[in-house]
Amino acid sequence: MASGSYSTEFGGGLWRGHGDYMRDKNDKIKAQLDQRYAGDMKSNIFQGVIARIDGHTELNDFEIKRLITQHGGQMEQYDVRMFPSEKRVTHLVADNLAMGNQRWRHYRDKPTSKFVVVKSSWVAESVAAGRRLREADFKPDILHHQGQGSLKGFLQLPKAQPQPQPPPVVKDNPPGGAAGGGVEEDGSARIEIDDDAAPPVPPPPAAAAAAGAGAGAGAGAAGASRAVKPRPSRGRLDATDPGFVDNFFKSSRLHFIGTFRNRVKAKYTFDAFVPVPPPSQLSLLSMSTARRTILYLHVDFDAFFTSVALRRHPEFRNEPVAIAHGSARPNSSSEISSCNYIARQRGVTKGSFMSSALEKCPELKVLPYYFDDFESTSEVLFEHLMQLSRRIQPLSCDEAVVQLVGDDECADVQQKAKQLRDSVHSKTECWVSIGIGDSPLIARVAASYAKPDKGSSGVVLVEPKQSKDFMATVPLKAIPGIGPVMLEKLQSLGCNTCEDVRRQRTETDLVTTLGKVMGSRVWAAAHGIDNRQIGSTEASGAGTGAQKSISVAVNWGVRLSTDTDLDKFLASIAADASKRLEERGFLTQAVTFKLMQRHPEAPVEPPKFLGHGMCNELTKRHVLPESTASAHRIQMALRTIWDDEFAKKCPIHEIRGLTAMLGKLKRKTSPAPAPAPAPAPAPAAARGGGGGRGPPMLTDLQEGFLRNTRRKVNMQQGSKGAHIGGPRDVESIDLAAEEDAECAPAVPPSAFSPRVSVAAGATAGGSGGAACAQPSVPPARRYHHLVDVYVKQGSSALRFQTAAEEAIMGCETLDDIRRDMPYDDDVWRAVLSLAKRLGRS
DNA sequence: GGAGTGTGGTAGC
DNA sequence: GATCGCTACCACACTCC
Repeated sequence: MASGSYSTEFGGGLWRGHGDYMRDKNDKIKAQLDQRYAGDMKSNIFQGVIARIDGHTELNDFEIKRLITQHGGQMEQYDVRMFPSEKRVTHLVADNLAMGNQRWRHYRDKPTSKFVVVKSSWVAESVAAGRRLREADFKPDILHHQGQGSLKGFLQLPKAQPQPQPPPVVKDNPPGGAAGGGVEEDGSARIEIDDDAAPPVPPPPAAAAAAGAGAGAGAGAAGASRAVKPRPSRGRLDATDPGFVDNFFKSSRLHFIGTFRNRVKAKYTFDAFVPVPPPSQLSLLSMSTARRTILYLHVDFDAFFTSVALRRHPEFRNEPVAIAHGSARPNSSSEISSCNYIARQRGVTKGSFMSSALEKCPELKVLPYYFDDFESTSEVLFEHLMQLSRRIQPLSCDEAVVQLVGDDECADVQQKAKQLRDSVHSKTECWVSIGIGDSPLIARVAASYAKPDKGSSGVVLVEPKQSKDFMATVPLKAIPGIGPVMLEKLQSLGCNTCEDVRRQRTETDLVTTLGKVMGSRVWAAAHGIDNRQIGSTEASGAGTGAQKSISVAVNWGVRLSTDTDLDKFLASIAADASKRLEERGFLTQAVTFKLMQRHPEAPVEPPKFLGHGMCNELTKRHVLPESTASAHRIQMALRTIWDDEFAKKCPIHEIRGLTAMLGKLKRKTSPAPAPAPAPAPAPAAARGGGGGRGPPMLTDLQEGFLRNTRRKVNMQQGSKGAHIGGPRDVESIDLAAEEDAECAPAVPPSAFSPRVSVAAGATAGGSGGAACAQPSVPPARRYHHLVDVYVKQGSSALRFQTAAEEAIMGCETLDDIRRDMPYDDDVWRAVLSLAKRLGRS
């Protein structure tokens, strides 16, 4: 066995029931904590406090435990809600919403509970103050709002106004699956148990049937006394909601993993690996360099997410546990992202649907994501690694390669690895596995042999002279870079292991089948040689240095109906992309739009709830005339690609996801001005004329007019002989705002400039094209806008009439306008009234 | 032949 | 209450000039 973490010391039925087991377990953990901090007692301000951490906390759980224990309090490890008869807990430490609605309501509505709920800042500030501060001053915000039952978390409330056109969703494969009206939710593990709650009552058949049959959200479980609220057809998951993208990324484990490496790189300064040339060049080096000992440690947490989550639920340590969104329901399409080795032994695999995992392991316990804990635990690992060497390549949130150079660093490497392992475990309660070898490849494969399910003690060292023999037995799929497709190609050559490759195939065979690079790489790997540029970061799979692209992808929950929906979604994606550019100090000059379109043979709703299902992918790149970090320019680029390339191929309701990939990155040369808090709108005159500070910004409204102009011009191109393919084709745009006489202006007309020049793109002779003023546009309903667009035409420019009045020619009602005008009703109501006033003739 | 573009594969839980 | 199928890189084929 790899470690005590996976031992069965608590098994064997020694307890009368789960409660006894938990009490015993809890005492044991408390004893461990006492022991850990015993020599470090600082005060008694928390004497009498028995605390439990629940949900998300700003202060990480290690710190809370440390502070409370060091200052005279105790930690309760088990969940008070699961054992309501236990009333020892005096304080529940929780900041945020991770607990779920019912529980917060319970804490809010039944304040007579014997424990108080406090924010984690109560712990820190009490310690700082040297006394126990008043708990009432640290009540979580959500508990202050009596009468406000709903929580504004990720799931936004539905928009108040009905959608103009319901989405053309054919429910030929509803998310509820075949279970329909008869789904029983008992029998599966539920962590969210309400304190003092009545025993769960299965929903009455009628309610359950209603929940399964329509858009109703399964609220039948709320009981007969609670009405099932009708739900808008689009539900509460709406990619056009302003907060959707933000919240989506906050909850996406793949986003967390995908962005982690850059976060770590931004946080720590690592040294580059000492270059090691391929064996063919060794003779060119001086003997001292060639003979220098270099070893690599590949360090990887075991069942990372699960191990971390189990700290908050130690009562499940000896049970099959998985991490996923949602609860353990047999018809759930939630994805299992991680599971412990007990669950793996029972057939649960990461990446599978919850329903399938529960079929294999009905007693599976499902825990939520604790992203902050994952992050803080990773930090502990990296801080430990840096004590060994600063030559570190982070691979993921739970994984890194360390290069040890020279006899000093490489001495007693196995012992150092064991100490590292023990030390990380003592700080995190999670085990790492460590592989050691003379190349990143060998270290990586060795680490996979160090995993708990391989019967290892957690550290596997491959002596350099044994590398070739070691690799002989390795299955090809264990070689980094060989995924399902490459493996299938290799199997078509009759190869499953490195030994097969060695005995049956030449390098030429592999190059022919896998391509030049992969063919050579696999052939070398099979012979124990890592032929990548080991001095580069490529060898660790971490890329070759400077960041080359930034991408923002949302391929879940995307169900759009109208052009307005699409615009809002593109705006959200572009805003996020811009934010990431700013955060990393980059500008982009190439925007690639990847669209996921429902495959013609795919059901309208895939098996995975709001997933993308089987799709066709459309990709198109748009190169901007100059580098930018502006959200509106990115949005414009996306919209241009949509209009020019995708719109004719993909109806909006068939979009299942999209990605904005930003390429041609370059560093901002001038120091960015400190991000100022959103300034109050200043008079346009003060900013007019294009002071040139910061990226140009257009309001949504201005941008919309520009886009509409493009459409109109392009529709007229046959007669006018001009075409706007993108901003580069635009000579200039004049935007004028005029007061709408029907609405009394709240700000005097002098507060805005009546005519502001908006340069778009690299214009002929233009000074960079970025001289862009931001007119102060007061609330839209008080003004209408006039736009003149000059399109480049040889050495001159054509002027196009594109004014608000023209935009609504022929429109009698708001519905007429909505058909293709992606702006708020308020705006168009004002424009319509203006048009009526002018007689539209 | 080189640059640019689109597509596909891979890795992490 | 559901559910959060991302990110960054590399390799290769193809087109265009």
